[in-house]
Amino acid sequence: MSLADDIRAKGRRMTVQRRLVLDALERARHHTTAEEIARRIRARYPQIDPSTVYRNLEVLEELGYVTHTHLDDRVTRWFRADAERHGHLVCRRCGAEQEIDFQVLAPLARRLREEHGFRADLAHSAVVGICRQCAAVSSG
Amino acid sequence: MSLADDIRAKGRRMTVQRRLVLDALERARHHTTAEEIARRIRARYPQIDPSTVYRNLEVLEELGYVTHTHLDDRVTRWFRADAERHGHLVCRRCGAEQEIDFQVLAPLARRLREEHGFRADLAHSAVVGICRQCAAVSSG
DNA sequence: TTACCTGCAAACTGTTTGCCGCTGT
DNA sequence: ACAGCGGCAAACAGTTTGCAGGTAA
Repeated sequence: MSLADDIRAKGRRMTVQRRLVLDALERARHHTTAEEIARRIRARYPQIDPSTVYRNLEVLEELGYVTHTHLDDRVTRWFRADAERHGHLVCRRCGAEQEIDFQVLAPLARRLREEHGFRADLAHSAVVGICRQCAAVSSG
Repeated sequence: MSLADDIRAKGRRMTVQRRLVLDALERARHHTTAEEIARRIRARYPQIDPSTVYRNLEVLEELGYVTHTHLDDRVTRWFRADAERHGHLVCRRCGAEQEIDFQVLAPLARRLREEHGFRADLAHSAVVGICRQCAAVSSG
């Protein structure tokens, strides 16, 4: 069963716009913003409205294909739900993003679950801090 | 040396508005938003403009008295820099916020520092997931 | 045929900025 | 006296919504 069939089975349609949004998420290596997706799509297909991108991200999330999170700014970041789970380190100084193996986060997830009954989704939120380079600069 | 003196020593002034913002942060138990602070101040002193609150939060952060973070939405959260360090669990389903002891997060912070040279600020970002209650509901 | 979906324009929220007169030091 | 500061109004970025016509199934 293709993704398109899957979408149809859920009472939705596979439109050109929806496909383009999915493809854009596919191509984006890391978390992207709706505006970035819209920008890339519109570079080639300028007829497509940004609001369509927002609406598609919303239904794709509802259907379980994508999810979103917030890094250290006010912008919503989107990515495929089936992406390999990994954590994010974001430097609050230089803004650099770095991926880390999910295994590093697993012990915390386990503890939160055992001690607080909380199903943490550590792959979704970024860990904010100061990266090695910036730390080196500020400490001399 | 009082906080006012400290501020003056840094070439800034202690104005009524600045004091009100500091007091509002003092009274707020948890992280608050600039709008919430403005709302509370304006309930009693309606002359004070929201933009003044934003500007004050900015300089107070620059001076090191307050910091901000982002939970699971697009809104900036502010709190006193000297507040006791603690983590936040935010439920993406019901929105409930829960504080956790910083000790729970410490091992991860240590590992990120040792393995990635990254100075994580785990007290700043919230951990997103599903809380015990919501998990109970969805699993039957 | 009929929901679902789209483009367009306009609204909306949280935040920032320019201007200019005021005020703490 | 003179930088820092505040109030006001307007701009701004990111996002959402209402509408009316278009399109997948």
